[in-house]
Amino acid sequence: MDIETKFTALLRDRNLKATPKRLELLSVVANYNSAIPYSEIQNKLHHFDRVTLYRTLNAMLDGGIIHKASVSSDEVYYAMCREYCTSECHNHKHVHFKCLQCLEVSCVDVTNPIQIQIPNVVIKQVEIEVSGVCEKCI
Amino acid sequence: MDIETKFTALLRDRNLKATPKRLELLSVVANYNSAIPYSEIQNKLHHFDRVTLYRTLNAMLDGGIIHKASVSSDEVYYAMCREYCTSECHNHKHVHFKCLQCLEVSCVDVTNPIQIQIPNVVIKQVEIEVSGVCEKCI
DNA sequence: AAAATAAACGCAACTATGTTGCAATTAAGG
DNA sequence: CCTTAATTGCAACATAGTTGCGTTTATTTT
Repeated sequence: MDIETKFTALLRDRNLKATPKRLELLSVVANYNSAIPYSEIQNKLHHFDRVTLYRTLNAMLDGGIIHKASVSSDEVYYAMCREYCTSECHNHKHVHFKCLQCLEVSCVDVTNPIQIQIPNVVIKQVEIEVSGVCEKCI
Repeated sequence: MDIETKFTALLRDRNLKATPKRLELLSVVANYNSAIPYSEIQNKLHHFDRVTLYRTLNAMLDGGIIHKASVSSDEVYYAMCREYCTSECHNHKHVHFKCLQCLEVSCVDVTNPIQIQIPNVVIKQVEIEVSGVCEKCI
């Protein structure tokens, strides 16, 4: 099964039409080596109407196909979901790491599972944003 | 030492002039029972010029007097820094918890220190954003 | 206590993203 | 191929981010 067919299946599974724009957006996000900044998506898809990009991204987020990977309220980054996510539940088991030097953001699996406990509180979701210097920039 | 004197000292320590506006902003942030949403700051300080609020907030963030406490790219929340922070290093040992019901955001100390390790990477900062249901809303 | 100075402030202006409505277009199923 | 419901583009509006500049003010110096 080629990549385009895979994206089409992914979309149809979420009751989203597999339009050329959506397939194009997905290939842009998926082919980026790390989490892709919003501005970079815009660059690559400058022929998209601004609102279309906005709505397409929202549809993908809603469908649990991509997720946001922002670190400390900077520009928003996007990445493909690896696990099966839904609108309500983006349950990633990874952390987001941003290199302060090259500004690259990536999804990193953590070996030791992080256990966070807060008394008298029901925890639904935990997002961990790590920043520092990546291997290439040390 | 009363609170206003304390804020004045806090500002001067960072080479920031202790102006009425800055003291007012600090008292608004400090008197809020949890992390205060940006919109709430605006409400309470509607007599501030928009740019002044923007610049004042930035100065406080820069000086390590307040910090952002956003959870998942929603509205930005602000809270007083408890530790001694600087522009480069906001080293909080707490996590940010957002109740999905009442939308209140608070800084929570975690008893068990979170140890995150990523191979071949220098970690400078870790932000943990937790969302769920708070005690009052259960 | 008054003057000097460097910072803070308000205003105008511009940029960018978020968001909605509506008409035109198009994907998907029969 | 035709129907229909979803998607797209355009226009329009809202709000936050950001900069420059002239005026005001907090703090220092005389």
